[in-house]
Amino acid sequence: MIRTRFAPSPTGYLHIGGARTALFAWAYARRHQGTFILRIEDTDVARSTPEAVQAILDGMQWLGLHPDEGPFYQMQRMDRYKEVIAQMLSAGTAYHCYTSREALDAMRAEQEAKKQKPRYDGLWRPEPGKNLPAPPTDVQPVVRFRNPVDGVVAWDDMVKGRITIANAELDDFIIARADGTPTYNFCVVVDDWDMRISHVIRGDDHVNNTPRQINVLRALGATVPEYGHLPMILGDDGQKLSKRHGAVSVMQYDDEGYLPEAVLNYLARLGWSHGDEEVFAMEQFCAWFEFDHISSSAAQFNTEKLNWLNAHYLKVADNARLAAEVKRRLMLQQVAGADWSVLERVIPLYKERVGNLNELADALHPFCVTVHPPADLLTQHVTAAARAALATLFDKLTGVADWQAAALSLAVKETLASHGLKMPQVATPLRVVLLGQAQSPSIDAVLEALGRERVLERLQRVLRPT
RNA sequence: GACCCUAUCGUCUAGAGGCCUAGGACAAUACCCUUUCACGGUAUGAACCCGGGUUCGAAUCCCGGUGGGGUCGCCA
Repeated sequence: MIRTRFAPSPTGYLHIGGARTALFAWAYARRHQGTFILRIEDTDVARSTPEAVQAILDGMQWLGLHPDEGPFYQMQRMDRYKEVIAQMLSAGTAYHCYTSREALDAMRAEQEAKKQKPRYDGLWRPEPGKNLPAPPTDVQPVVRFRNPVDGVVAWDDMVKGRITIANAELDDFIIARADGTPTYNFCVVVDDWDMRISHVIRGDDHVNNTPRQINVLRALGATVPEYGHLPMILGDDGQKLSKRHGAVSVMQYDDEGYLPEAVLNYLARLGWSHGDEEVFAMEQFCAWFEFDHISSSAAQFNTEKLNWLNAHYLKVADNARLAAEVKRRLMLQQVAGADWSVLERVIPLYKERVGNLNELADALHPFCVTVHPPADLLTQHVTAAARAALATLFDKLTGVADWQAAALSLAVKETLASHGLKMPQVATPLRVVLLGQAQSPSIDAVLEALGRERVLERLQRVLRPT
């Protein structure tokens, strides 16, 4: 039974790197009819916030990455961690260390000055035949894991292959603070064990934690899961993503008019491939997804390719859904007095032309509200000649019985003929009058979509200003 | 500094020793389509980090360099 998990710490929003980690863990579970678990690692009380928890939940909801189990919260599992720590203390796989924080800091500074790898000196580590100092009364001890000193820890990483690290490189790391609260590397181990996680899928910034966690797992007599460390995602400029630099919330992609399926498709293809396949739905992705085609080096985020995918998914999206999105966005802009009824009819004209939902909303805006063409456009395009032609067109349109593109096109062409004009000489001023802008889809389609009433009303307002 | 990971067009990648004159996609450029702006179509340019090996043969395997990244907290 495959059981994967996504385990973010709620110290900020869900960003693109976390989203991809979640996506791959989710897809792997889906692929093998397994279970995808969400676990919130909130043991850093000072930095964790309920808002961040909600932001992560919102982000996953938006992407459609629904957990099969959870969310579980580490803060609610404190008793369990303390229980395991007590067991390890009595089993001798962990011990109390009375070296103070200050002494540790001093030791580290000294080692760094000598260009050595900073590490704990093992003063309080029990050894056969070793006499430990008498515990000071003024220091609350921390609990350290008694890491093996010899040999190596090795595992076959699902993405990077075999990784070997010498135990000599590993410290006796702290598993419980002086106040008794457990630390990250320890909670993860207990959780992965208790939750029977079969495949730990996470960012490769965790590679160095893995040997420690494996050692604890072994000390506990637990089964060691499979590990897969995903390479990180770099910003558009090749720099590391950080809160300060380019790491934006996945919800910001919603704000910027991206469709979740476009973001998902893009993320799936970033660092993973299936031959030449570029455009695919999540169902297809889950059917294909395996670890043997994940690249092992970092990938640079490319907004332009995301834009291309977004434009593609916009083209194939359902009109009613797009209409709802456009309405939501225009209402957010406090657009007043709008008539939303035209939306669904106009969307087919525009969804193939725009790159995102905000552009779509901007394009559809003039269809829903009374337009006031900018003076400079009127001056430039609605010349005396154009005005005369528009007047003729107005009369012809009044007589159009069947308000369809074919009949409307005919009316426009007859107008051209009677005035000796070319299409752009009438179409452009007409666009300015109807929509307040010089560009639009084919003019007959615009006339049809806008509807007789609006067309005549807008023309009349310019031709016979009151 | 130590340890770990990593290296194919600008970017994401295909590539499992001969199918490679290195393929696809985004982006770029040109042309076509056109009722404006887009969409779309066609075409073009663009890469195996360097040096040694192994082999009849290396983008692919090995070693070394260099570049990039990560980690070395009573953070996660």
